[in-house]
Amino acid sequence: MPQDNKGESRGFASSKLSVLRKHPYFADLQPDAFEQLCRYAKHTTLKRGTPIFSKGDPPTSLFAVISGTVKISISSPDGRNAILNLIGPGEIFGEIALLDGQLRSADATANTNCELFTIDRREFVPFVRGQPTVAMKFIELLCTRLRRTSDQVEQVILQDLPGRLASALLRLTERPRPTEGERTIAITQQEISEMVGMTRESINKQLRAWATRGWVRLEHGAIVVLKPEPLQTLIEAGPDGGD
Amino acid sequence: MPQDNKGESRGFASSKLSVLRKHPYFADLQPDAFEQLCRYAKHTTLKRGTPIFSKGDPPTSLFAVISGTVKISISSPDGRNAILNLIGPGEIFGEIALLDGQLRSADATANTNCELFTIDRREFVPFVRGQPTVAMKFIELLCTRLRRTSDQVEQVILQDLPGRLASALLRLTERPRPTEGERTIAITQQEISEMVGMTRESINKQLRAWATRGWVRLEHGAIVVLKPEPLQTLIEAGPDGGD
DNA sequence: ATGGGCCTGTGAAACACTTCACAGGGGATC
DNA sequence: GATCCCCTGTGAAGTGTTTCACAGGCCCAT
Repeated sequence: MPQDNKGESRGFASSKLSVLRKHPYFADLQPDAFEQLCRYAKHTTLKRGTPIFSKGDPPTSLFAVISGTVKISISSPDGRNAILNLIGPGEIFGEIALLDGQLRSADATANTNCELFTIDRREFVPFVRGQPTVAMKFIELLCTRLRRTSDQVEQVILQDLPGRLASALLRLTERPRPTEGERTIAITQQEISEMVGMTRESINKQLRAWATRGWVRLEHGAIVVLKPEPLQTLIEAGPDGGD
Repeated sequence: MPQDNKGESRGFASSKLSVLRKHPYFADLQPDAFEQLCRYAKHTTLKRGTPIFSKGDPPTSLFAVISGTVKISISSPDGRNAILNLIGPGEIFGEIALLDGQLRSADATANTNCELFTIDRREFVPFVRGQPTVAMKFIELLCTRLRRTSDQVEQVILQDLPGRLASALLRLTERPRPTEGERTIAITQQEISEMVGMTRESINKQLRAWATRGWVRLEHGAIVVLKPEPLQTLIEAGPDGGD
């Protein structure tokens, strides 16, 4: 796991930390607990494509994303692979293996150039054990994750391609973005296909069909959701809800 | 939510509680914490098919299964439904909505006649907050759940029907059973189909194919896994691993 | 600036799974 | 112990999605 620490961990970091402070996970965390967490944090920058950890690794750190996105994925022996989650600014990842002491259950890769904070296991685990309020915060975090993941199972089982694709698009527009009202998702069709578990070609044809209706606009490496409402109703209607 | 309390909550319950005590979740819990948990528990019996809670309900209790199984499922507007989990003796369920204070995100139903312990929200939440060791225990539980659910997403995305079915069967044989070495799963083909997200007919044909090879034996309302190994290798080979 | 690699776009053929339709059987309930 | 409902079993037709094959375009890196 590459550690690109530039020795600039202290002091200047406070500006970067505001990204975290704004996020729901940390917003109502007690100030002193947050301070202590920050003191443990090491700053790291990674180039696009850099592996962060792999399935089967013993966990060493907890990560928080400052800028860029991180891809959580797994790959099957026959070359196919599935994207389980995309982690954006203000979010944390890699906490499960730390909290339960098991091995990493998926791969993490820098999906774009990105800045991370890392917190070492030897400092993180005692910190959680010692601060009940922080432990409760992580329980909340895990519950949120569990609900999201269960939703994913639900959708993959119950919905057909249009439904799954619509769900994925709406889920991706929900994450906090720089400019308000913008519904541009920076993602390739290949990546979306690996998130919903269908082929790139099928995804492309469905997106194109929606583009002609003006529901979405397709750009190079990005998708702009113009009309979320019809997509939402399509999900609620379930399979056979009229293409 | 039916409360079938027979007023036999105290005293006699200790025999029933041993079912819980044996389970990994509680085995290494501190004796006094376990004692206190037991004092909160109310005994309940439910008939097969009885709804326990529904999606959207405000949570009132945590549940632990003494005997029988409970089905966690969700249903789509068009009548299809998906089984997310089957909870057996010694396991607990319904903790997420309690821990994060959100509404129930799925339905729970008594899948067979069953005995439950229920713990009221007003006693449970302060209990977790007050006992850091219990909070850590729940963090572990949530991590386990999260890994299992992520596995499910992975399998639904990466595997085809035979792979998914094999995964489901092996997962079901792993749960603790009364007699050691027994690999009989008490489940209907309809239920399995709702767990893996394929039709009953397709499931039946695949099971039948495996039955002729001697990998499984089909009974009325049950499946006996005779040879887990070929099923396991089938999963590892991925789609096109030779039917 | 100019390759070269990733990303998008598209059609035809193949196929896995669904849908539909129906028949027999087991076990619970009255 | 008769009845009814659910569970199992199975074939034929239909279809959504994959697979394969290829073309063009954008962007990054050298």
